[in-house]
Amino acid sequence: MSIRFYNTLTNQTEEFQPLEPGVVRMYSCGPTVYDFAHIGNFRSFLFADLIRRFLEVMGNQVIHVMNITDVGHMTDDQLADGGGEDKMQAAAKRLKEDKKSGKVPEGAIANPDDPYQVAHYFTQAFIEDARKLGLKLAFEYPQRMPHATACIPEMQQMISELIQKQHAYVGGDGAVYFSVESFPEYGRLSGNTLDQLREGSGGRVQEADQIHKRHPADFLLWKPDQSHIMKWDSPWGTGYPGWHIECSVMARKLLERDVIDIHTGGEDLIFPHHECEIAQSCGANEKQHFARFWMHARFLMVEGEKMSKSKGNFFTVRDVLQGKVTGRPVHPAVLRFELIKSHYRSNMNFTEKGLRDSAGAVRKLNEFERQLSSQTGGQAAEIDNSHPVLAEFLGALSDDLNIAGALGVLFPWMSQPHPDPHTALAVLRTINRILDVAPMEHAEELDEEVSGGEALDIQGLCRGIDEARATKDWPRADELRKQLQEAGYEVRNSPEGTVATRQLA
RNA sequence: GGUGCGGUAGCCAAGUGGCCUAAGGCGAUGGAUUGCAAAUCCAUUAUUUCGGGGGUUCGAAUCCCCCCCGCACCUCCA
Repeated sequence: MSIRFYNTLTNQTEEFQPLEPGVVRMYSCGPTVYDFAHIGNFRSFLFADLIRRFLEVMGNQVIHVMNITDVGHMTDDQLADGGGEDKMQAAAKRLKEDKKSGKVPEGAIANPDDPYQVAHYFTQAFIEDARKLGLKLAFEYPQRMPHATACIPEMQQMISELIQKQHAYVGGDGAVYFSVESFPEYGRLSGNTLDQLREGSGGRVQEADQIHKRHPADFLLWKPDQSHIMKWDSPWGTGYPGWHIECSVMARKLLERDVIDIHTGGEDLIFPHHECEIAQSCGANEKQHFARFWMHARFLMVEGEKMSKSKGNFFTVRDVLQGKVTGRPVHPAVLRFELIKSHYRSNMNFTEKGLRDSAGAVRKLNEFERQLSSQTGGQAAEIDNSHPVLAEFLGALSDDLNIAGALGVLFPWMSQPHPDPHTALAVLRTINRILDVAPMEHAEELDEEVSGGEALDIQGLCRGIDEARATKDWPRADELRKQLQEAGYEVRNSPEGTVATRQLA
């Protein structure tokens, strides 16, 4: 079964094969840690997770690396003068306000003016969110998730290489710039070739910011700046690294190769970020390619609109899990499913209805798993990927991660009779290694968290319903059921009596 | 203006030349079940139709041309 992925570099779907058979080296652009991650961020991260899990089930070892951007970049970093406000400082300001208003728990962060503490605070929050949502990589933190600030020497090393190889120069302002004219391939990924960039620049590029650069598209590698909140010594003065260099460096350092198999990110990173990464890596490593496959997730919309703080449709992961969308807590598996269930190359529309639909799907999958587990005592048969259901499921995913096609195999199969539950369980478990919702790999500790501190006596109420029904006291039974439902439980009858389970969303 | 992706039922969405009188999910409707519900199961739910118009072909949602519409990037953004 051949795997085909859409490659942004060539604008077509191509057969995927890792350079080293059986080992996939993959890099994903990770979060900036100036704030909590939002669901759009996670759509992109979970897309990478889906690729990884799929490739693993297909028999590959996947070495997956994702950076944590904790360098305090400027809001207008692209400008030659590095103008704007430092993002880490902006975060500090917010944190101080949140601390006053009690939004930040006591002791979570001692000194918001220390950018490293700000970064640490939001890094911890990110890892926590990521683990809840089943991002496999988050369980490999920190080995596979390097901090940019821990790789400054390697960045300086690569900048030196680029200067040496005539791909970079020190501008009139003392900053180091990459010379895009030294790299004829610049523009290949995004289609934004140099002449087109010039045409499209309109009035946006300000002359004053350009005088130190040889070409308007030349981008910053190192900015000497004594006043910057995070700064390091370098041969080009004390300052901070440019926005793009960290990814080139960390990919090379942690994947231990000049050429990697897959690089992922959100579609907005195609230009300029990934274009610049390619220029840096290929320039420094003197190789034809940086990543052989570039894969990009399209943006997530919320109720049909682009998510933005000003529109009030901006949701962090914790907002959603805590019930800001649905009015009640949402199980992480539901959010995970919602964010992976649509194709990565189409705009996904995040809606309240979609979230509820996902809750139904996740509940169905989990009940199916429980039923098979109890029938088999948890003993799954030995099977391989040639099982017809798996073959069809994986076949769909092999076609550029056609998740909808794959789910179109899974759901009808679930409702068929399963004369051999041991085999069925094995199939489901294999599928779940990719989906990770039925149950989530790390669900037990999460469930405990959810059910902790419960005020209602769930068991007691269920028994009460059974007793009332036994004496045909219908008003009483209905009243108790209503209590449970209002507390966020689904109530249903079973041969063993009334059962209440927490609503998933 | 440049570059790229997309437009399939009430909604989400698969299908890229004949097995399509178009998968799957949600919803809806009818039925079984239930004290009533929920869950579950069964049935029905695009029948000159796949954004619009031309064309190629024995045959097109699928290929070609033109047009319309949406989204994204070209400036910080996953």
